[in-house]
Amino acid sequence: MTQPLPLPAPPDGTGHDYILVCKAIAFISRAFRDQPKTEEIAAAVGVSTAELNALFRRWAGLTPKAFLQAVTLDHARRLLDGEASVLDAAYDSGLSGPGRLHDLFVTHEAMSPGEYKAGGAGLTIRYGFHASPFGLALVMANERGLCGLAFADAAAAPGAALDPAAPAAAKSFSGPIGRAAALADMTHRWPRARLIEDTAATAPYAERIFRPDLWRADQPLNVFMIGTDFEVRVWQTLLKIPMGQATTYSTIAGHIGNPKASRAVGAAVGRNPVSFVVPCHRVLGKSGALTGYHWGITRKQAMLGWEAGRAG
DNA sequence: AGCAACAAATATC
DNA sequence: GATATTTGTTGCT
Repeated sequence: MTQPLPLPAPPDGTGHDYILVCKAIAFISRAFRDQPKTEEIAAAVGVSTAELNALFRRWAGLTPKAFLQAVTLDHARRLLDGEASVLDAAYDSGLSGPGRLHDLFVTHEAMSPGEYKAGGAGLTIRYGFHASPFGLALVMANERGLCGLAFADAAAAPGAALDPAAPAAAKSFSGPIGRAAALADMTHRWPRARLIEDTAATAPYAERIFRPDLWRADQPLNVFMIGTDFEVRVWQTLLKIPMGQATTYSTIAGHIGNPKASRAVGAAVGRNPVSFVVPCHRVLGKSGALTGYHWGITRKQAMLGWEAGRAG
């Protein structure tokens, strides 16, 4: 019952491939400074270059080379932003993050259906914009905890720079662009809530969310989830996925008792208001493909790479 | 009516 | 043969 969420590790084919891809992603995230050749990546994983290419293409939708570029690009951008403090802190703090802390770190509290229906009436939400490893983040919180996390820039969806022949990556970014749009995207979920810009109040949240070294089970981050019953159940399941690992939509569907509801799970995952903290980026298609992501497929890749690099 | 899915069938190399 | 593309079905908002 309370088993730690069955991850796609089992039968021969898929599980094996999955591990290989994980290894490759971890290797690239770790060694991107050296700009390893595809050959070297393949050697590190233990397969031929042809296999690696096919595998990667099948699982991640792009070639190992393209993934390497994405990781490198992302790193460069963070340094350029002059917001290197978060990144440096993460790298320099030894990345001690024993990978499993994430799920312990986050506790949650759901809204009652009645409160949900009220559209957030009587709720006071404070919000602020903060730099993060994955672009400008919009952080929202109320007295009971963190209640929203979104991204406000399109910078992490550089489909063009990444792979000119893959307009899919750029097109897939359907999310809002810009602060006002991001704020609107989040607030229309709770139309009656009172909003106050209060960067000072949200800064501590931003600080803790993106620094694994601050994740502690004894000082949990409280998350206030606002959604329908079904959505909340899906999000709770997501919180059980350990950092650096991934699951599938259909696995979650089975886990909450409706094996055939995978499509609905996908929709619910996408509606998750606290992206990254509720690890929606750790959900892949059953074939292992990186499917959609509200804030851009590239950002999803960056998150997975970021985590893979410090989970092992 | 519309989805961040899936499986099976079919077309393509 | 192994991969693209299409088609029917699916559960929840």
